[in-house]
Amino acid sequence: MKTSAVRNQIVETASRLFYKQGYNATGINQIIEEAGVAKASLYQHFHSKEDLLVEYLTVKGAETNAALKAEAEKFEAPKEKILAVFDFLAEVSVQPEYYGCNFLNIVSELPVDSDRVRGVIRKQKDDVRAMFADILRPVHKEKLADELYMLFDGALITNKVHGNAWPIQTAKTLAGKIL
Amino acid sequence: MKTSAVRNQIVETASRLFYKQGYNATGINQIIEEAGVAKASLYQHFHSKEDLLVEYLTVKGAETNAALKAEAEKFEAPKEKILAVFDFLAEVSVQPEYYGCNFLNIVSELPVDSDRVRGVIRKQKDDVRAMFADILRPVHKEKLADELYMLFDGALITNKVHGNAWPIQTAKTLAGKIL
Amino acid sequence: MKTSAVRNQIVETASRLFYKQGYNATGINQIIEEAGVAKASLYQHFHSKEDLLVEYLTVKGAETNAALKAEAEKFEAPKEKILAVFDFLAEVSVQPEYYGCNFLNIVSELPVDSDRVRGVIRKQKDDVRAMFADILRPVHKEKLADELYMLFDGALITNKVHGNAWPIQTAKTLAGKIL
Amino acid sequence: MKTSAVRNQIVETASRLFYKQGYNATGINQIIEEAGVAKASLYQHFHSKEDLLVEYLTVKGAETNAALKAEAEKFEAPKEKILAVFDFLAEVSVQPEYYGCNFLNIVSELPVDSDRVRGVIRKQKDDVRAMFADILRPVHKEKLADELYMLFDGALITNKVHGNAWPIQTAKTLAGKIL
DNA sequence: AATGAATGAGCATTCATTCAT
DNA sequence: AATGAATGAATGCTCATTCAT
Repeated sequence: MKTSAVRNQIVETASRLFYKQGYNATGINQIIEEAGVAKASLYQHFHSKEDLLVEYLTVKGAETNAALKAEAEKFEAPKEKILAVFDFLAEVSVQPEYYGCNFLNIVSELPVDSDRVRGVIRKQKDDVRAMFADILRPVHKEKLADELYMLFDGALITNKVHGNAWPIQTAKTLAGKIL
Repeated sequence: MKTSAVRNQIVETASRLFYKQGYNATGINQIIEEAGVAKASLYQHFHSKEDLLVEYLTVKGAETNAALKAEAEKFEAPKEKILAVFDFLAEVSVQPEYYGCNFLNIVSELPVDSDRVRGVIRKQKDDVRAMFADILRPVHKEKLADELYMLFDGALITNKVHGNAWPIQTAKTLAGKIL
Repeated sequence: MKTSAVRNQIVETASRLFYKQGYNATGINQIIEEAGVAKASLYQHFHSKEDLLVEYLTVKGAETNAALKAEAEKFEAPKEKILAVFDFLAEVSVQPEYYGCNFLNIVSELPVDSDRVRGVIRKQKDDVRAMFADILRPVHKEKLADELYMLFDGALITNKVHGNAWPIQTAKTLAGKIL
Repeated sequence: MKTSAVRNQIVETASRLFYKQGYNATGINQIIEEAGVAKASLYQHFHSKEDLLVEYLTVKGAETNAALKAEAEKFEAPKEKILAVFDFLAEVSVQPEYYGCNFLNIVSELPVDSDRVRGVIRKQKDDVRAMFADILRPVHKEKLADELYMLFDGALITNKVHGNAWPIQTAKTLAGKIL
């Protein structure tokens, strides 16, 4: 069995803190305190802090993929599907508990040799890229997927830097141009 | 006089380590050890680790602005100037000691309330944006500056995530399209 | 369970050092070294050095109250009880490991805003004052409690300043006069 | 020449801080910063922090002796002179910048082997004791000097502990009784 | 006489991890 | 499955003092 009340508490708390504060800035002590579990309980479920990070990223990756696809599926035409993704970004980014992209936030904190974690992040981003390609394949424009995905991440990081919504609109505009 | 051998050693070493390992993952102890100076000497020149970070970002910001402008000035036509900037990115990003954008690397490590450091980063990015606008003004296309700057940062972060040169080429292609 | 071998070692060692050397002059490093425990073990039991100080003062306060009362109870007459307290002071103050009053020693080291620690000290002193009043109540002389308590502390501090037993005898004499 | 503008600044600042914050809690850095002098200038005038403490205590000792004598000399009768000293204490102790007795505050911070500094403090206290004896000699009551001095210090330390004026009144009352 | 720069040793506190129960 | 206790190593920062100019 992979789930338990304690394990869930740990993952939820760690996810919240890793997202809000960053990975390195979040200590094991804060996690167990806010989760209300014992330190040894955490290490029973996760061999290391990095394992907990991987769990966080994996779970959020699946959630994010599902959310993006759900938005796209609200429309029929490929172009509209794509633009809906950017609209979704715009919507999410103004929510009070939004602190940027879960995955881009972590990537700069990783040690150079952290292939395992970087792999999880890369996979989520490749899923986005693949989603764009899948959407565009029916109209034989799948070659635009890379450009759109780069606009997607550009919008996210620029929004993070400036704390402002304009980059997402700019990305959407640009996406509209090339489609 | 603002310079001294010790101060220079500190800034150089801290810059190298902050860039390669990240800010939080780099300790004061490592900096002083590799710089070969006493701990109190570091704190004579910088009141806190954050001050050292600000110095690093400020210096790199000026250097980066100068380098980008130097590349652009090799050409006459605005479009060529812009594309030269992306070519420069492509060139730099394959160098062995390249670990991504100095500024985007740091931005995700910052506590939410770190306005001072975030301000330095934002300024450097605004300088890039302004540079694009300055280049395009003669041909009355300065409204494209935001889109180009977003492509610029999108290229940098996507390159970081995937450890691959394709995003920079993709960004350049897209830049060419809209110019 | 509130006790453990490690915790006891920490409290005993810290108490000895705080008493002999003072609070500010005693470092955490010396405490853990002489106690033979790891630094993190200390912080498992006490959130801060100040918490350890509070523990020391609280324990010593209880011990001191008990000792003083035990001395007083050796006699029947209120006057004899009171004088017995001063005799006890005289006895204790010539012991080789006597370095003055645990509580008065600390009070001058406290930052002006240290209400918590100062409260512990004040409480112990109020206990002494109350003890004097309790002793004197049967003979309706409880109004002398304040004067006697002030003599008590005067004896302690003057003994500390001069490293000599005379102040305690002088205080006892004066106490005898007013009773 | 023993005086200079810089030296005066140092002594004044150190005195203020040693008094308000205590000796150990006051760092050299804070002194030179608030005094507006260079660190090496401080060490030119005082070989060590302890030397600065001795200077502070010596100067304050002389000032205190003079002030107490000035109060006593306002009256003719020995008893009135003595009571005037306690009235002076009461007056001083309610001033906003009063933090207790300069000398008793320091005595508990001293390492056990600090004979030099302890000697300065002891001298000042002996001066008070001698003053009481001098006042009482004309009426052949100089044997009360020790008791009065002990009341004097008892009033000061008890006032410090409780942050309240009552101990000084109590001491004065007691002094009146025995005179 | 005065100073800015430099230092080794120490400060209180927190890190991620392990172990015995 | 869950825990409280324990740890070695590292954190960012400050200490009083000295040196070269």
